Amino acid sequence: MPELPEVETMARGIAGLCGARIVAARFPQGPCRPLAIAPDPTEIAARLAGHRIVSVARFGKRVAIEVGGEESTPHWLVIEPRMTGLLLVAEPPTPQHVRMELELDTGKGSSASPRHQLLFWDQRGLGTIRLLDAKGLDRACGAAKLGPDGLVVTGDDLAERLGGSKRGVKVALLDQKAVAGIGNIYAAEILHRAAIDPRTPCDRLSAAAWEAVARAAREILASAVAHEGSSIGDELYRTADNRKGGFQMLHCVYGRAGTPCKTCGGAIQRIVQAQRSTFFCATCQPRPRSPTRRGQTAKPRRKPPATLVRRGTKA
DNA sequence: CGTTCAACCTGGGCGC
DNA sequence: TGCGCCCAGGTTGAAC
Repeated sequence: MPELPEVETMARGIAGLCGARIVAARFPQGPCRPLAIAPDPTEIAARLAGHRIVSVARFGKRVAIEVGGEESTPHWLVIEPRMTGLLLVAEPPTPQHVRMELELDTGKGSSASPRHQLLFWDQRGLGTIRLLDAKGLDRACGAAKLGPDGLVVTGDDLAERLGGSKRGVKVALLDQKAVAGIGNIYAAEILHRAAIDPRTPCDRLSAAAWEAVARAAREILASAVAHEGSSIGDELYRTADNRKGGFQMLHCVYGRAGTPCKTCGGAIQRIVQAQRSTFFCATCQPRPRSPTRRGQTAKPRRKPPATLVRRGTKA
């Protein structure tokens, strides 16, 4: 669920809490095993209490909540939602998966909304919560860890970081050190828009192709942010105030195996790359032409461009 | 070194 | 109805 657009939506959804004072921080130890929390819950709670939320930022798929007091050094509460984590100001889907609860005083505690809270809810418990100083923040979210953000990535960025790789381009786009924020859903959508076969080895892509990938990434991610992310199927993902995202309606390939491509009508294919599903349209995203550069005899091309009898693949 | 893979978890859906 | 298996938006560190 949470890739760049969803995490950005979460961050925007809690930005209104800037200035609020943290009255208390709780890390419920329910029947579910606790997720990774560092330092330990007791210490985080002690260090958060009484401080204010100063700012909210996103680094790739992480949210960094800056907290500080008047005379204390700033710290950042860095939250990684991973697969099922959500930042909520609304009531949680289930009480037992609430991993963190910040009780807040916004100063505007009118009778209309007497109680303010910020929750981290995580069904599978793969998410993480860390309280870091400036150095720790840089280690966790700095340039050594995360590449350029997907909303602003350029063709040159991608070519420089991935151009020499033999990995399939879809697998490579999931590498957060190459470009930050792209996950399994948006990697598929981006390559469909760029009209590139997800299995294409990175070192076969031209500068123009990287430019197309980067442009598609910026456009798809910006559109997904505008639609507040994707809520698919099990409808786990919600905005901070408990609304579904809307971008799933605009998915062209993800989760659509066997259904007609919105562009050409051909059947969307599902394959597995690096243990994860990849969706694409074999017609709109053709395999790249064999690089018949000088001195290299053209390999025996695959024969039949003739009548392609594309059978609808069943799942 | 680059790349692959199992592991971390819960829960929904499916086939038997 | 129940059981076992497979699947899922991500990341890490060990193993090739």
